[in-house]
Amino acid sequence: MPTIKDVAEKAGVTVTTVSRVLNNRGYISEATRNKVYRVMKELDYQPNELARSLFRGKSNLIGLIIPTVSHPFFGELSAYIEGYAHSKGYKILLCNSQLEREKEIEYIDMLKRHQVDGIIMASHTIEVDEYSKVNLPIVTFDRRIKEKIPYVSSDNYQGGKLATNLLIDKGCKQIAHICGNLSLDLLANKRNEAFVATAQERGIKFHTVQTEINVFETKQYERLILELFSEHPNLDGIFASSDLIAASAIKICYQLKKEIPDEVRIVGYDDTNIASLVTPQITTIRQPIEMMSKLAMELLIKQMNEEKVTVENILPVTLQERETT
Amino acid sequence: MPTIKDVAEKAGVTVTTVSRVLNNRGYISEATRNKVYRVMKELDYQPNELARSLFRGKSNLIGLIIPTVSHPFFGELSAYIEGYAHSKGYKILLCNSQLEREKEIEYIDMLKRHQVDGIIMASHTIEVDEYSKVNLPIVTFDRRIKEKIPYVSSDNYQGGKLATNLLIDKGCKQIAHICGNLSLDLLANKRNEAFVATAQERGIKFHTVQTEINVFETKQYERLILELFSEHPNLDGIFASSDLIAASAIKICYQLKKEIPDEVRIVGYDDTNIASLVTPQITTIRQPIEMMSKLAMELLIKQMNEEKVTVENILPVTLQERETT
DNA sequence: TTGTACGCGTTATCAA
DNA sequence: TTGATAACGCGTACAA
Repeated sequence: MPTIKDVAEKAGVTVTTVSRVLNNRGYISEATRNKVYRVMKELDYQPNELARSLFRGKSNLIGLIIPTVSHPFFGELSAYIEGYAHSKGYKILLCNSQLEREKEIEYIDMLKRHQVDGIIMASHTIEVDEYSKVNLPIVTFDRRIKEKIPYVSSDNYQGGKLATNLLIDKGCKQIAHICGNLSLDLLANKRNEAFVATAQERGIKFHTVQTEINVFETKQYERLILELFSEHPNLDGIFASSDLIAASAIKICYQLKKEIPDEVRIVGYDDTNIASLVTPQITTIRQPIEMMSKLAMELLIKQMNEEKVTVENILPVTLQERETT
Repeated sequence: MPTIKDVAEKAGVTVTTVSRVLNNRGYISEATRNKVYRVMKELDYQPNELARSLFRGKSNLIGLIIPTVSHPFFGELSAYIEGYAHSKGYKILLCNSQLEREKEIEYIDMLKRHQVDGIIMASHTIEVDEYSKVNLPIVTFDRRIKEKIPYVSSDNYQGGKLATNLLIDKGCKQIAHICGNLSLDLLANKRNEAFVATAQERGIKFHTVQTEINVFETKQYERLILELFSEHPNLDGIFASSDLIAASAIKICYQLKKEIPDEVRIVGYDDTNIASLVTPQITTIRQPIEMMSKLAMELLIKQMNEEKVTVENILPVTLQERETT
């Protein structure tokens, strides 16, 4: 790879001059400017961003920590985030934590060593204390860390309420919420609060089932749902806290020959692409993933520019009624 | 962020000494070693990888260019690749090309500027010539560029053959292949070659439908499949070149009240997570995504170490029979 | 066992 | 309008 020095020599000028035409700074005669440009083309010169970043104290790198990009929600989130980042001149370092505490910590350290300008954190197994060590702009998804760290989320309580009310309105008498592990300190837990409150308020029998920390094993979902039905054969409504879980529920109902939506109604969450793709199409609570991604990037960039940011950023959810209710 | 200089001063030694304990080079007394370690902890010192990379001429960064991480196949691929990269000390710069030519080129330049040690290329809209400009280790997914660039793929011809034969064996009389755009120079096109050859050989009526370049629009799939059935109402077998397309086919059959697998049989491709998640579960051709990811990383690392690599790396596919046939 | 000095590729300051 | 030089943070000869 040619360096600025090679360009300078070949063009018969000094590196200063080359740097000037590169960055459009100061006065340069048209003649030398053209000569330098020509040599840059000839050599296919690309400025070394490592050296630039080192000098400037800014890398234009952003770390993205998620459980895994193979989960539809995080895959879609990552795609949007990368897109917005790219349009703002930032690059994404991808980190799949698998929801393992050690990995999250290790990744954070790695990102700091690589001088990222900020971190988007959407995996939350580490303790709140760990965040104080990160002296970097952070934006969090779905978790409130402390007063200062801005977080992006959607209205989880409202989502839980919409889902639960819909099931009851449709005539369900005994409902269950299958959600992530409640020991993780996530705003998503508000879905279950809403579920419980709504069911109690309306006098409907209800159950909550938590998945294990490790999110992505669909086999696990299937086992849990199978157990749920064997314990509660009259269950007629399921609020699944992701479209993936909802799809698993559909599968089990099919196995148990329970008609959807006649015998069992199901509401999913997220409205990822699969929700409207599977058969029957999943009634779900839509999170505005694209808006959330955009907002996260904006909040991060504002912090990098030392502008003020609002800490709480909760976007509205909407009910997407389809075929499972 | 504290630098090596800060550590040196606080520990009462020079930067050389700190660098030595950091990299375990040369002789150091236990006393100073411990002192330096202690100061590093106190200051929460993290070595600046930008500076290290600049000095070493090696960034430990790898660029990953895919159409979009929100597509299940590429999401799973990315997750595996990032995992293997991480275990080998490499970090992934994520690039979603959206299958746009300009973006691919732009991303390649960006990656070069950032001094990545190699590129994994799984998005293929650019011309073969463009690759000669990339003087970097590359591994390609599913495309043969020229003699020298190693590529990872699975046995597409065999996959097409397995799928087509299965449909015919099960009794289909008129079949269609819905595949990606054949104008892209991909090894995946061999699936269609196999489809055509097998159908002709066995004397079965067949059709090929290509999607538009822009891969991910499931609405597009649905429209195409709807058109397909309206033109060929007696169609009773579909070979879908991804599980996503297969899911769309299921959806349309459901709309048209065609029973699966009695009236229409469907075979998907990839065996991504959704294949066994949806209802009915998709019979599909399994690509060994995990092995392919691992192999790609290994091939890349070998190139970086200037070891010899085999150019053609084709892994076997397997038929996963499920409920759509 | 530890320190001095230089270079990695770039940009900004100051001089010419 | 252009050039020489220091600095960004780090690692390694070479010297002490």
